[in-house]
Amino acid sequence: MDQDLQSVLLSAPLFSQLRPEQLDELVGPVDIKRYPRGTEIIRVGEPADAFLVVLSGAVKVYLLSPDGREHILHMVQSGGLVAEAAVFAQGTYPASTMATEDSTVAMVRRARVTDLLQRDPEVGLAMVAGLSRRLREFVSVIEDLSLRDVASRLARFILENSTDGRCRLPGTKTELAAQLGTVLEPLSRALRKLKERGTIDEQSGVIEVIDRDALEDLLLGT
Amino acid sequence: MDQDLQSVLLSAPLFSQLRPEQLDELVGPVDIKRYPRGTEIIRVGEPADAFLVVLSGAVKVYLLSPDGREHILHMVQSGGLVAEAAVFAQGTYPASTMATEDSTVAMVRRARVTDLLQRDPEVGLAMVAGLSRRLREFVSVIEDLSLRDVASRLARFILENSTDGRCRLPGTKTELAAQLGTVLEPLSRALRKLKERGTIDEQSGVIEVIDRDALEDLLLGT
DNA sequence: CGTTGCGTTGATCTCTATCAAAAAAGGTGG
DNA sequence: CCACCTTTTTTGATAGAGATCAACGCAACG
Repeated sequence: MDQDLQSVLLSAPLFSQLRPEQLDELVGPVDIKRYPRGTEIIRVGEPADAFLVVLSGAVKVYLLSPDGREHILHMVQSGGLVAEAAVFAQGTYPASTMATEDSTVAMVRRARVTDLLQRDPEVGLAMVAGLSRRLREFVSVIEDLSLRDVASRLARFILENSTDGRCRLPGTKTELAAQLGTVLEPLSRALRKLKERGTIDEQSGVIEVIDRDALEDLLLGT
Repeated sequence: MDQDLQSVLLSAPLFSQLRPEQLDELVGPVDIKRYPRGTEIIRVGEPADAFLVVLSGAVKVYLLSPDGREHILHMVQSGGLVAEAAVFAQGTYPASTMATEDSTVAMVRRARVTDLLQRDPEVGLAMVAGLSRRLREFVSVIEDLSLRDVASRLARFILENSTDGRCRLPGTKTELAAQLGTVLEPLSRALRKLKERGTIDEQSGVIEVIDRDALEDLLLGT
């Protein structure tokens, strides 16, 4: 079930360009840890001295408001990276991370990455490209939160996460709501509205797009 | 009034590490253009093949909703850069840019940066750090929009932009509102509330922090 | 079967956007 | 310095979106 650390890294945009010997250098002897579902892995504010590679299971990266509301920045599946960016801005983790399923996670310390970075310009280029992509995603999120209503955000989520008309929800609907910057109830209503209009269909966590154009209109129209 | 292109670049985090000959290489023969106040410089969606250096005046980087509301991502003063990140993620500009004052702007084409990046690992490291910092800022914005009310966002803005108890508003209050993900009226009320409580004082675009602790409480308490 | 977590639905309540109008604040030209 | 015009800001009233609260249905599971 666990993925191979090296192959995970190779499939990550940030490190896909690395040659085998560079990979070895990057990885070296790493910590690999198991976290049961619900365990906090990273707490916001801790010194950011390692990034995470999810080898099995799944984790969420999230922010908490003072009164306990949660905004999920990413859901990271097995094979994904966490905090690759935080590691470069010396400082602290800007968000918390929790295992949403039983997970095994490898930690790669900052020094290993920066060493590599300093020696190989190719690596730098790849990382710059990867970070820029992430930045662009965040701009979309800001656009959603500031300028679009819940239904539109949902429409965008469906459009961006569906492959030929289908899209599996990542985790519970409560989690999806937290990803869209809202809570369960409004999300539930938005889903219902789309279903009633015949725009989508949804059962047991799988969304089927019926009227793609209607979804796109939602993004443009309001 | 115009700033020197080279010295602007040197003072930008992204390029501050460059040696003189690298700078020359980066800059080469650049376009320098003038834009009167109110002119659109970049339109969202255009191919992102250059980044901007503001030599005089000021510009705003912003998103527009279908119904015309505006969210300002950055206000960039003379000496600042625009779209440094967009240039690396090959693709299109994710936001628009407009001159908020009469401005002169230099354009640096993508090829010049990537060339340099490929040749010098130091540059990569600096850029990676710069992008990570930007990423972190965006996380804060997402946190604001998703989890905090207008008064709290204002408090955070004041805290982060004040040097020893003072903070000059960048542009009009309408613009500040658009930066905080709201509009003029709610911002005006939030300001009044803080003034009435004796937390801050404000006149002619300058905010004076009277009770710093109260501002910080706003961020934590709700 | 009870429990426990999740989801739906309905009824408020709060915050904030919008609308409207008046008051300041800035410039401009005389 | 003043009258005039434009832009910005304040304030009030209203409306709308969404968060919260509460009740209930529904599964999975011990």
